[in-house]
Amino acid sequence: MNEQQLLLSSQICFPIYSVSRLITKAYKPYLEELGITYPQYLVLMVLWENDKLSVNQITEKLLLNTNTMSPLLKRMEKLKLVHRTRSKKDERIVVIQLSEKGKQLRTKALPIPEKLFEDIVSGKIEMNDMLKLKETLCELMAVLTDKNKDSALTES
Amino acid sequence: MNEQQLLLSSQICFPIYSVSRLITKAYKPYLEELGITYPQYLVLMVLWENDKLSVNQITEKLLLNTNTMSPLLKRMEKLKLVHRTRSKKDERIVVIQLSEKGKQLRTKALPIPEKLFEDIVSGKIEMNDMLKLKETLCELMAVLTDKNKDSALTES
DNA sequence: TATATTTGCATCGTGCACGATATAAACGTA
DNA sequence: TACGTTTATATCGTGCACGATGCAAATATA
Repeated sequence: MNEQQLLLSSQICFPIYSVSRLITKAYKPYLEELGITYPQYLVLMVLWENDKLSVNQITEKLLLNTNTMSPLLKRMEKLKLVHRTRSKKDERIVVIQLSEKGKQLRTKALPIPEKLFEDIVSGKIEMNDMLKLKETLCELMAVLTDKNKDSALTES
Repeated sequence: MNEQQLLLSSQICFPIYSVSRLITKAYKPYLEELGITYPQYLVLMVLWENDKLSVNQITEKLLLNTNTMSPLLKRMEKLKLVHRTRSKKDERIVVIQLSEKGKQLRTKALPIPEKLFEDIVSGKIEMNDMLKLKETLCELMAVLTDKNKDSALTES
């Protein structure tokens, strides 16, 4: 067993963990202007793309569980960003719908991706490297979500 | 302003956020055997590399703040992983030192990086892509930490 | 030496994440 | 139709993260 592998500097996982937190922090000033957090921004992006989704449909798109999503959506309801209503066809399903305020936030959010891209890349990092980064991360995402399904199957 | 940029699929930030969480989840079964969490594992890795560090020195290596680190270290003390003692030279400084249990966990942790690498990559992802991923992430980490310093300076 | 400032750490409050568990509606089956 | 199972969501407990704030020790400055 290679002893060097236990060095912090050898591990891929620490940079991912750190960069994830640093990027959330980079978003913060822009999202604070809208009065929302990063996970709330993710939910809004999903709804801006496709309104009236069930809790489950949102969790699937964001790879989160209901025990994270339920309280998150309740906070968003309290902030008047979304409406939560039980489906009449199936009383188990809670339908999440954008409020007027939630819809209008979209316009304010439009410039954020570009601003953030400028903040992060800012000439020091090649565009190609960022595209390659995203590509590999998405491959990893696919592998890791499949892994989760596998272990869920073998456990049952 | 490009409307497409607000699509979840267009953003680099969501894959980083998701992969970070998925990787922490991939670590979980191995770390549970040691009775520790991922952030606790990071602290241990720092200490295995260099024991007897101040709280501040650990936070700098992990890019975390004391308000995250203090409770984390207290939990690790409760788990008998580390000792926390005030420095006699400078009473403000709390020195963190591995306990015997903390030192011995290192042996058990040695195979983890390799196992995780097998779990994650598992033939589907090129080794070169992983190296490139890490390289770009470390560049991003450097840019984003510099950004943090900049904003700290301009605020004061 | 007295006072102001800085430094190192801790505490508080809030919002995620997530495993474990609960609950009610819908469904399947004898 | 009764009853076991599945499905969709929610609740609980614990552990991060992190901004804001507090506090005591060390240091700088008048």
